[in-house]
Amino acid sequence: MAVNRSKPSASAAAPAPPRSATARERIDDTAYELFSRRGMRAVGVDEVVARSGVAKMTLYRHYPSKNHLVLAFLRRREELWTRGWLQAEIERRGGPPGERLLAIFEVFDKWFRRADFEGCAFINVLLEIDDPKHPVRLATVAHLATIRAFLRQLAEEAGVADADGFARQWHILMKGSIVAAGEGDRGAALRARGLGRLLLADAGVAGLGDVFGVA
Amino acid sequence: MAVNRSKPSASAAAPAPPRSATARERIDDTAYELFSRRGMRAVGVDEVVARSGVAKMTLYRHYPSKNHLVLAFLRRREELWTRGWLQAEIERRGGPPGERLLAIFEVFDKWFRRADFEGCAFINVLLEIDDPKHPVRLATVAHLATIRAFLRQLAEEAGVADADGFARQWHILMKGSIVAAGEGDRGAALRARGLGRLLLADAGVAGLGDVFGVA
DNA sequence: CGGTTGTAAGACAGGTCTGTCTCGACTATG
DNA sequence: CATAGTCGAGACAGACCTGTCTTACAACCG
Repeated sequence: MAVNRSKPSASAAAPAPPRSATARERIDDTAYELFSRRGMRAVGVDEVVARSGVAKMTLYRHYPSKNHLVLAFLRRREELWTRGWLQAEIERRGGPPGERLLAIFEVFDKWFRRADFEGCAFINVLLEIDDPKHPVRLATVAHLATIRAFLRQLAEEAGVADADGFARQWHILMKGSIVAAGEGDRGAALRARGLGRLLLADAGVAGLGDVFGVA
Repeated sequence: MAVNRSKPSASAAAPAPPRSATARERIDDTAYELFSRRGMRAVGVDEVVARSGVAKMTLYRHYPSKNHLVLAFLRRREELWTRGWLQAEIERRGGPPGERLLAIFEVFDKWFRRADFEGCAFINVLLEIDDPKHPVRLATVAHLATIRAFLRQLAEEAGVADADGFARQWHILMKGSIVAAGEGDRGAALRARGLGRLLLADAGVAGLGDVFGVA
């Protein structure tokens, strides 16, 4: 019995958020941790309640259903991961748009090599849901489109002719490398960067210091 | 209530396998259909039993647990999808190894445009399981490695220097395009093919008729 | 002081999950 | 015919799921 429960991290997991924060914050923090790592199907409301030290009714007063909680998690993931981490890290490094596009894979490289690499929550949740009209599935598609809009803007700044097609190709590299990293290939980011270099050169984006090597 | 059950295809789903086949065949066929499309968490043993018209005890006599059934499904997926479809389709087309590598994305293109596109079961199941030592997760990683071994062989035939690295990059294109297709981009295969062309050219693989265009 | 609000704790309902067990029917073989 | 093996149907146990409800306690405000 108990086939795949992927055990509620019985032993040493991430610590529960401090009791000092408000109930809402503890719920959100716990949901973020659990859903980021395990997706939505494998995490029950009871586990969120237990780990956050909150009463079940408190959770259900803030979120009328688990789906609402998941939707809020996805919004928070976009805020913290997409904007607060990926985009912030890229903009901080600056440089011409081509360099910033390549910097994505340098940021990914550090991410993939973290011991607690958790993968892309949008992809994880997307693939958990079959029904194409499910609101949570639609939300993951929208959040992935937000990432692609960022790529498209960089492509436009780089003067790429077909910025949308370019962004979709770049996004394929990102998603493919994330799955490869989840599969165990810790060097997937550098492989994707090599492909990105080729795409940039083909699109006529100049100013790429070929110093780094590793095509 | 009933949050994500992604409804047991109440109305018109694929028809159950014919009663004429043996119980074992009906179980395997049904498991293949259901797990391919919905992953393993969303499909219960009861649903496999009901759809295959088999007694529960019959299933549990052939497979001692659901995990064993899933492992058998993954083996079957490799047999039918990887070998019987992808590799067979590529070998049938023949041509030089570079052309055969590109043919993968032409086969994918038809796949992605099917109304009943179901995605890659290995990726779907892989991302459903967090525990890195879970036998089912290990099996998906192994089955993905089988695909990569096929790529590596083609790369070697094409005379690529770093065949393993090349295969890993090609696999990133495949996985990325599959996720993109699942997200809704039906043209993802052609975008990946464009990237593949660049990689082939960079690796010095000759004999690519540039007739097809669409870099 | 009394009343309102927010909350923790936990019981509970109704459903689903995996896995076990029983029973009756059917079939094959001697 | 008789015996053994296989199978469909379904009850069942124990666990987990989402979502509701009750009770008790603590803080704050008039």
